[in-house]
Amino acid sequence: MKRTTKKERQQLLLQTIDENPFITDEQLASLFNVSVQTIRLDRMELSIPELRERIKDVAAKNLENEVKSLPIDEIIGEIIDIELDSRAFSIFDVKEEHVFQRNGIARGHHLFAQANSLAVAVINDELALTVRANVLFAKPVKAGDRVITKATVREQNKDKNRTYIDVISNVNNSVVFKGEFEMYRTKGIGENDETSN
Amino acid sequence: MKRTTKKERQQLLLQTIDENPFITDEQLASLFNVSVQTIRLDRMELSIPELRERIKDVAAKNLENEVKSLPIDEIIGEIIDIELDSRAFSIFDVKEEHVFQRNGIARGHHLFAQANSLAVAVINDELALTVRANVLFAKPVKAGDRVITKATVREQNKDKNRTYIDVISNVNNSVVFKGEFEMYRTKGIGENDETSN
DNA sequence: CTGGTGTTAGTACCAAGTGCTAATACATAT
DNA sequence: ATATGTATTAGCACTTGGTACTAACACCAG
Repeated sequence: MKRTTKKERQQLLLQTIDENPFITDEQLASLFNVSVQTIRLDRMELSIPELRERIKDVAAKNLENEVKSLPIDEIIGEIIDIELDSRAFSIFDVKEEHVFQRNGIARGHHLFAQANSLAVAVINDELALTVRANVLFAKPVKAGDRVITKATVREQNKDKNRTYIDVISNVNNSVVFKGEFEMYRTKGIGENDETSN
Repeated sequence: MKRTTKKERQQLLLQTIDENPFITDEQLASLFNVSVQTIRLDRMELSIPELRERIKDVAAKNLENEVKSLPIDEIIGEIIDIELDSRAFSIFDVKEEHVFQRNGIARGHHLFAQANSLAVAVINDELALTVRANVLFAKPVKAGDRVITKATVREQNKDKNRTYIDVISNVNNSVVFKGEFEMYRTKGIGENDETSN
């Protein structure tokens, strides 16, 4: 790489290290055609930590993420109250990662996921499956919004093993999502296996 | 910690390092009340790499995950073919993390997410929002299944800025999911901003 | 010519190791 | 009882990728 000014080099240094935190001072030095000492001085001025610290940071972030990313797929929203076969509430805080970058509006499937999860949870059965759903996205939801969702069991059909659930999601007391879920359950109502957890 | 046999110690060593990869040999030595050298020999036998390598591994995994975990939230399924405002296909490989532990059946919201993502993608517009959806989960989908989804634009309503899309998902040529999506778009058909990417 | 900025070189030191040799303890086998 | 094997410990030289510091030089501007 051609030798440039200090400013330019430091700008590139920041970028380069950001892209590849695993790069050593020696590699950087030969990349920018300066001495290792110059790179060290640059890192000092820009307060960029040494290689091993950088790697540690990345690794530490990873451990956080492991705890963070699992629940995203498992249950969407936190269930705050539940009365089996009757109704249930959950809260879902919309974050940056749930919205379209372009316009900041939450992707529909996250709202669906919250509603669907709640519909599954409210059913007092080991095996509850969604058969059909009609959903309406009434109002856009944005990052920072707290979505409060209520699922109500409307109807149980013992013969067909079906449960019909209405779900309504609100942000600031205003409806943002409505859904009707038709759920399939293996066992009849009130004959559950108590050994299950 | 009490001194025990080599076997026990090595078992615990494996576990301890797995739980906290950031621990040094010195810390381990005092934890197990043996010398640093013993710890080193143990690591050799168990082929556990040194601290800095362990940290690097964790960090490297992280960088993978960054590439890996973003699309999970951003787009569900990989789009394999698309003709804007007409049709699109995507593939979604169902993994363990997408299914109920209890019965191995995919949670409905993942299939919904794939379908919804595809419906958004097929629309040739910066801002496409789901207004309404009617979906049917025709057959259970299991871990290991490859879901192939097709979205077809059925109808465009210029006046209401609506697009109606039919989505069908198959596993092994058998329909597992059907959905009708009513989408809202900001711009009229064929008047898009070409500067956007 | 003097000063400030930028750069380079070199030294001592550190953490957390590897790799190797050697010593010691202790039980087991012959 | 002595020899052998396994487990443990100690010590030393060396490695990587640095920190912290000092000294030297080049250049450009006032």
